[in-house]
Amino acid sequence: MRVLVVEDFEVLARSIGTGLRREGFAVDVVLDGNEALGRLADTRYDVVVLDRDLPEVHGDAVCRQIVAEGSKSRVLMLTAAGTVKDRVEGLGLGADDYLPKPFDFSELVARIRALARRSTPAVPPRLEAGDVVLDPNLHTAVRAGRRLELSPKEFSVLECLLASGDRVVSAEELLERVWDEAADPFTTTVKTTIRRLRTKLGDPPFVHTVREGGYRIGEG
Amino acid sequence: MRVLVVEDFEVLARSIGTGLRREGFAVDVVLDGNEALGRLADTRYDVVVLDRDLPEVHGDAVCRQIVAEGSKSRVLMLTAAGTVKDRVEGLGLGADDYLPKPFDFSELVARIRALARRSTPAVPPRLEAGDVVLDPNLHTAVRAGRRLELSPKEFSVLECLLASGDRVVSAEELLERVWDEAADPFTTTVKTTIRRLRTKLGDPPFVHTVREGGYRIGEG
DNA sequence: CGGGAGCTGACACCGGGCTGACACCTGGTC
DNA sequence: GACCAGGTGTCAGCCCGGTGTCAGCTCCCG
Repeated sequence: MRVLVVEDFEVLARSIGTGLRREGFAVDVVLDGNEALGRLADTRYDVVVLDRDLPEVHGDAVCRQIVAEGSKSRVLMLTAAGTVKDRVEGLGLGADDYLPKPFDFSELVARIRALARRSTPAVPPRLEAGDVVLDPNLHTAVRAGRRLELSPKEFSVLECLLASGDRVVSAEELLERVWDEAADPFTTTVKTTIRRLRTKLGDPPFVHTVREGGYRIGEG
Repeated sequence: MRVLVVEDFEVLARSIGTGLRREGFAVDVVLDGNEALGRLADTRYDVVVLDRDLPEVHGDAVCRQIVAEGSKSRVLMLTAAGTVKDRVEGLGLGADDYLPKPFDFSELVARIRALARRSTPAVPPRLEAGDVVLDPNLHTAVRAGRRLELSPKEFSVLECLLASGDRVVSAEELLERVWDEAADPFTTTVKTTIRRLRTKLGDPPFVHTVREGGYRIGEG
């Protein structure tokens, strides 16, 4: 769970940072909007805690940028203004939530958790389907009691398929969710990875192809 | 954008309902928790606006139920209590957001939009007619419990027919909607595809011909 | 710093099923 | 029974997805 804290008041910024780390988040802290944009460009955060009043690049601008990029990050905007008008404005910019200052630290944590839950829709501690069990925490995958030695990409693909239940997942979607960077649309890597995954999963076939559609898991 | 409003105070419930409809949402209103659970069981909502203080089944219980079912619906909890403790509790239950009463209507709308923006786009969950059920997500088609193995074109044609209800769909329209590109007007491919689809659908006949008109589905 | 092992992704090739054209048949209507 | 819209049988081409392989990369270990 990666969190980026953008807050120019240094004492507050550090305090939020250490507090969130104590709660088990992976936290980066930056002090202005430019730095924030730099970090966002090369790291994928689940939640961005964003002060609205920032020097140089305003919080609103950072927020718009995040939304414009179609980033998966959720934005929790910190705002000094408590009037309804300001609150609505913040949400209108694309923030997912706001928190008026001064705020209670426990509420900040609760809200980050609530946002994060949406970001990765309820990843349960274990994913399973049929005789396949996958534990994202332990990073283990098991089929019919037999432990599978999967490479990182293979593991992520399987995780993504399991998390989608029996829905059909297109190659483009896998590319976006597992390979995250803007990938070459003509890449054949999904095909190759699926193939290797199938080999390791063995019989009976577990990953099925939907022509023109994508992949779907299940015994059927 | 489907929204379910759960609020026992009838005047408020109706007022929220009409207000949201004016904003372009498809709104259903129910007055207690039991009704809410009933609706949730057979309809897929993008957002549930949920009063916390409900008679019979408490809002917290409804919320827990929604989360437990792994539903894709986002929950916006309305709560009379404004203390930090209550707010945190609500989020802890799995609500995605809360709004303390009394609230400004424009803020309710802004929050619903914020919740809905990144919620999974509402794809028609299932199409069905007679004993035929088709699920675009799972990419499955079933007749009388028997799974049909359809090719992409066959699937699209059936999808198009089901989506049109019992209306007659002309060959030209199918050509346009399934084969999208400006196709050769003298092509016989629709005919051929309909034929193969009929074969797979089996008896009794499900796709009927309207002479000089097109095709229509139904048991009749 | 050098080497090896495993992961990754590109490329070439293969096979099967989907597709759509054509020729012919059927059945309803006048 | 003649006409013709629509159904059927069949076949060739092709496109999609699977497979084999190789080279580059990274990471680890000595």
